[in-house]
Amino acid sequence: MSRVSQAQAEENRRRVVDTASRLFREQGTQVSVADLMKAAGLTHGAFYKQFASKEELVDEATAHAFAELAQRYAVELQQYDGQRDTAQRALIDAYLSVQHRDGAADGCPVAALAVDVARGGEDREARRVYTEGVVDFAAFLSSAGDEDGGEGGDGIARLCTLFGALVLSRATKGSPLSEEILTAAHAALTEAR
Amino acid sequence: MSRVSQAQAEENRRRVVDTASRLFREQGTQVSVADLMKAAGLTHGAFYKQFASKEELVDEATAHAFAELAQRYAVELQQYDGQRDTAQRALIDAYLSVQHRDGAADGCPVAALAVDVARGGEDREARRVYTEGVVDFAAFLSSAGDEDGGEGGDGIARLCTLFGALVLSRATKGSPLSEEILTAAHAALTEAR
DNA sequence: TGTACATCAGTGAACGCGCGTTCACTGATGTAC
DNA sequence: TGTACATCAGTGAACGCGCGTTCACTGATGTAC
Repeated sequence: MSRVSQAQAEENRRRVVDTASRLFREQGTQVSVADLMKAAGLTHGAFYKQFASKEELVDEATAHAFAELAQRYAVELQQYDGQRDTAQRALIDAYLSVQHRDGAADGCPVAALAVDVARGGEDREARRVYTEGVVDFAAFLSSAGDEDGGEGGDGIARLCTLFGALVLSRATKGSPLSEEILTAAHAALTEAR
Repeated sequence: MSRVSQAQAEENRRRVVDTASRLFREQGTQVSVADLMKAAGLTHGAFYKQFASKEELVDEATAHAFAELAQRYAVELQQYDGQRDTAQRALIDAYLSVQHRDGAADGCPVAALAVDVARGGEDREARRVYTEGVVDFAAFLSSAGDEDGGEGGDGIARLCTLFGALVLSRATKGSPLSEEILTAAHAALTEAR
């Protein structure tokens, strides 16, 4: 192919980040550069024309996944036109679905990247972005009426249940317990509010 | 060293499994055979005299970690002499402590191995053992008075919160949020029962 | 109980392989005139 | 607008390295007499 237009090159770069954000969520950040580039329709050699290192891509792909997530519940909120409770209910339904359990690639980065972020260094950009994403998500889930969500502890606890259920149901997939986890957490989160 | 007594060989094998169960919980199952054997005080070559493959050790170390966990809350229950609520309270305190967050090697295998189990095949022995461990743990956490714990959904939901909080606080370690997660989940699990 | 020998747990060098990364090369793109 | 040339995104072979695994070797252990 040799040289390619600037516009094409930028689009290729975006595609690599997007592909990485999906593949990392699905299989973890140890997906190889070669596999990644192949999935994006390029060869591995081109990688270092766009990124200084794999670490840089991991950070960028993490940020990309969180930007997508933030946009998703902005849309969700708008769709329900400020009806926080209804929007939360809709998100919980989708979050604890079998489709979300089986579709990590398009799913929540908080759940998909938790362990990779935990194993990466504390000074990594990915962790900063991750932590910020957790704060925002917890604020969205809190019962307090407004955006910054009062003391927020309640939103955090709800996020723990939501997140924990999804990760556990993925780890136990193949056993009936996997589905039981989703329904048990759903019941706990939607009853008695 | 060359040949070693049968008793010594058996002890060495046990030590490798024990070391692996701690290292895998701390750093994940991608810890190398060489590092593992070095940590157990042996050289990598000896590994294949005791195990058919690394996979076999992963399965065995997972089972070992869960056996330890099961024994721990058997002791806990006995210590509180059947006072289920008190025993649960003590476990929740310890589970959501900073020491547990920072000491994954000696900590809960449900939290430490979730992602490695999820990424391993569904037909792996490690997943069977893991799923069984989750069932037992949920039963212990359920509010219903007795061992098999009624319908158990309540114990499962509580486990999701407990587990989710620990994993999230590990992923956000370094930010104040990490501690906030532990206290928020603790409050949610101990209030209003 | 003492001697002769087979066994086999542990050693350390070596294997093929896939990883992240580098590099000489290509040739269409972008620019200078 | 057309021509000449420098640029640089993408290619694919190659790099050093660490991985899981194998193997020839060692020598104390366990066994047979």
